[in-house]
Amino acid sequence: MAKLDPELLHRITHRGVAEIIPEAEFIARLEEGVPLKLKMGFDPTRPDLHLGHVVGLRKLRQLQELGHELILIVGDWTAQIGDPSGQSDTRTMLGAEQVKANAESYMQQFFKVVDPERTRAVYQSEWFGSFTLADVIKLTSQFTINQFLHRDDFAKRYAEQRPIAITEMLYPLLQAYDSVAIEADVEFGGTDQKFNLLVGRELQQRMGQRPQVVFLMPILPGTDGVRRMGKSLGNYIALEDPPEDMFGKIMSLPDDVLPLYFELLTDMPDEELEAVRSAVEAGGSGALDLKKRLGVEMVSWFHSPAAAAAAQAGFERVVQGGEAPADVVDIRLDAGIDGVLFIEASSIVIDLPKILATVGAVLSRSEARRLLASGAIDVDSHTVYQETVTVTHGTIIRVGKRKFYRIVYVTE
RNA sequence: GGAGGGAUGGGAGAGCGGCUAAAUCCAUCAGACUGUAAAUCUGACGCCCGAUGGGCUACGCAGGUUCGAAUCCUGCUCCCUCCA
Repeated sequence: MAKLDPELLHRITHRGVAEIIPEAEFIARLEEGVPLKLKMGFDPTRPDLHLGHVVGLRKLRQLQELGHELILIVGDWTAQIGDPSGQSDTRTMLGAEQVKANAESYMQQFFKVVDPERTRAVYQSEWFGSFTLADVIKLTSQFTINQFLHRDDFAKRYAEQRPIAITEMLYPLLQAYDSVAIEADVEFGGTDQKFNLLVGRELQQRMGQRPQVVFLMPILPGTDGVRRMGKSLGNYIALEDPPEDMFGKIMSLPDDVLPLYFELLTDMPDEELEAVRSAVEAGGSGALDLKKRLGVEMVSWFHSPAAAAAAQAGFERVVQGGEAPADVVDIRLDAGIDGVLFIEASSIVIDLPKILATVGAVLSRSEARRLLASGAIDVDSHTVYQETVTVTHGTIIRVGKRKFYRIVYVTE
């Protein structure tokens, strides 16, 4: 039925898209006018959605707005295997309750992007719960080891004589079966998921279903600007990061990754995207402003415009201006505290490393000494190098760039 | 069933009797610079101490040899590869 507006169609199939297999089939299905089942899976391990996930979720949202339905697969079985992404450690089995709690937490985060009205979550255990060995054998017999060894990751490890667990081979199979179970029309994933999604397509065909379209999205690089964003790599910006952190992490992105972030995470028009590219290439302060803009947009989205404004103001004040933030941590001192050497009138003489360590500003006294030696500690805006310093009520102590403390003299 | 390889600091990965708190790389932290918490350069990077020095822990676990072990021996535990 209805032909889609060509401009909209182009945006759906090109903006933030790596590959659609096969694209023509996808377009044809869109134009059938029947709500499609859009499949997206996730493992309910630690619930921490980050901007990398958002890339796919935005695409799903776009399609939901055309009336299609998102089906989230809660991978309570595959989570126990661990996707073979390099050196997957054996995962521990998650309890049913833990899975449920995680899934719900995920869901909450999903709904910051995706439309809850057109979303359904299903658990793998709905079908794998009653799977028998016979079913497993039947499933595994659909494919050969040789086919699976073509998967990049497996091929590489095989060539290097590194281990490949049999359960890892199972992962794509289970994921593929999910598609069969829900009769998925389109499955979404990052480009690294290509193999898995294709197995799903293949399996559906073998089981007499109409094979799903495979929709692949580019991988968003993490804060290091190089490797994919992921929690295990510690280079991620979580949706639940507090506003200042989220803003700060965006400000710390390498410049050259900015255009991609705008492309994948915002609706910025293509022409403007070009402008971003050239601004970044040109150098100068353009990138700084663009990052702030991106930061504001993201924080507004996942928190609130007010939080975004505050985060930006805070950044400008603390990082750019080098001033103390609005709310500094108090260090409460009295004569009885270890590290307070003596008090005379309003002057308090303290052993700085000791105080900083007990307050948790540094991990150890040794660390405090190192910082002292490198000129990283300021007392009331004056860099200090000695361990014994005199402070009074209200003295501001700055450790490194971002940690600020205020002395509070407690009199009894 | 057989043969062999390996377990080192947050990660990767050297060292193979003293010069090793342990090369190098990455990550991290700090300093300088700047347009930012970018980039670049520099430095630090076990803990403790009345400290240009001293002490205590540390190289899978438990013992042993030695003046001295991450390095040698024995026994455990775990991991991996190949052949069958």
